[in-house]
Amino acid sequence: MSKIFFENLEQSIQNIHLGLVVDCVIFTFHEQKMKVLLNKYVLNDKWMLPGGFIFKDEDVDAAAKRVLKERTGIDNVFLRQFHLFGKNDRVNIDEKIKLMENYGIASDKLPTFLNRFASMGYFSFVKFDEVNLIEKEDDIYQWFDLDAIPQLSYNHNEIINKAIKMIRIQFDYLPIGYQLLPKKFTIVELRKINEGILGIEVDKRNFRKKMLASNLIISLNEVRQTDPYPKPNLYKFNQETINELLDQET
Amino acid sequence: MSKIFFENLEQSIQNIHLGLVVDCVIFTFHEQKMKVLLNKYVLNDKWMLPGGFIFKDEDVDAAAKRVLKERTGIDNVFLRQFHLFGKNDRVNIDEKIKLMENYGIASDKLPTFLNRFASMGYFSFVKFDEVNLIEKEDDIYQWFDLDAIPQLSYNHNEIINKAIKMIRIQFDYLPIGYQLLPKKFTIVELRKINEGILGIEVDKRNFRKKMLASNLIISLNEVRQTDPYPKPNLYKFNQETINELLDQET
DNA sequence: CCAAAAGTGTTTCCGTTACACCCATGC
DNA sequence: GCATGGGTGTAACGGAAACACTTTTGG
Repeated sequence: MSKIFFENLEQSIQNIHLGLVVDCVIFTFHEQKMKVLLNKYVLNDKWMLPGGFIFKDEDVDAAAKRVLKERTGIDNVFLRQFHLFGKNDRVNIDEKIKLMENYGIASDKLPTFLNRFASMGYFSFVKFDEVNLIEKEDDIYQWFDLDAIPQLSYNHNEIINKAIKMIRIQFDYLPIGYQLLPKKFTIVELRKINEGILGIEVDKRNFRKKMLASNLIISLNEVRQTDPYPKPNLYKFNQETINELLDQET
Repeated sequence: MSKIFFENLEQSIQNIHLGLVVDCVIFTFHEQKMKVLLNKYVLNDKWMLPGGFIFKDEDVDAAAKRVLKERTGIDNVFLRQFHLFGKNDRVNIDEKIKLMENYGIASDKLPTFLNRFASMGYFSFVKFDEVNLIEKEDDIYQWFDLDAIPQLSYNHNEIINKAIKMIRIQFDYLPIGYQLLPKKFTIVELRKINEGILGIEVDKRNFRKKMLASNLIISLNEVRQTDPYPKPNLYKFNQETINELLDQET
């Protein structure tokens, strides 16, 4: 719901699939911490999840992909449905009306548009280095630490919490580290991701042992020279194991 | 989409949430086998999943509950979202048009209705004894063995397969047996459910040991007199453990 | 007398957990 | 000289897997 959308509201609405939108909880990992991408319209005072409409002729999953690409520049992204938020909730509609009024649009103009929209929640993991946050004049983006999410618009705090819950439930089936880390990474980074998602501390010796015993990662016998002292060993993922995971899951 | 719905199509359509429907994969357990409930309109030649529209002012989850209650008579049912099927697929629309024509309705009458509807998939587990299949003149219901599902309308075979995949992924978090079995049950029944869902055979000694070690079930020290020889011991679920499971999951 | 179905124990194996010190650098 | 942060090994425990025979009724 950006400026352009509202300026052509009556026309815009002809091209969208009614009754359903997508919202994306986009995770990344940077400086040893899990982060979530949030979005703010200049005319709105609260942050919110990146989301958007579905075009009439567009697959719903494709709409989520498009939203993600529009925001991060990343194609070919890892994206999974986790929950449909389908409460018939006045609060969301009221917030929408307020936003429209901020844009100077009479709220009684388009009754169809003011019906409830259900929101399909997607989570995604992206590599921090590959992201190019694409900002427009009235539309800004920022990464927030997972443990420092502000109060968001609509029910978006609930959506993030639910995403994390669903990720934990599916944890063993998701190639999370693979999506978040660059080609070469350290075991400590992998452990920090696990800790960030699961919300617990993990014994570092046991974690290392477990990772090496699984055939998920392969040592490159190479240390990262850019680090100060103890220069950490680098690993890569075992593509075969990752592919097996991805196959199972589909 | 029953007869009454079509007879009042123009009016019916005023009251429904556009763009989204629900489809339910309802599992039960009977005679040692997992079964799925299917539905057939007399005017249609293929079986399909029970499903339905969402009313304008109705929560999406509530619509799924209502659909389930209308078909099985069961209130207060265990029901979980598992996937949104949102392909922009001509085939579904063509099947819908065909069905409308069977009801004698011109297919170009209501363009809104012929737009793509995304379908939210729910799975559910119900106790066979509590079900009262509610049939109408043009609308019949039948339980099918999980390993003998016929070819269904729309993409409904795909929906069932996905439901099973998602149940397997969440298996440890779902109180499946608890939903499917009566108050008193045998360990063999519980094992058959596991085998049915996971699609594998399970060693009966190990399974028994595991169940007794978990505090999921409690022996009633009582055998089922109605069985022939070896009269099996009866167990009940430990309500506390079940409640913990249900809490985690929400 | 034999087919059917529930019940029963032991051993092996492997993954999980708990736990404390070393080392070289940069400040 | 000390704070930082990655790396290292062992022992105890517990859950998972493999595996075969007994029992009695009903036909």
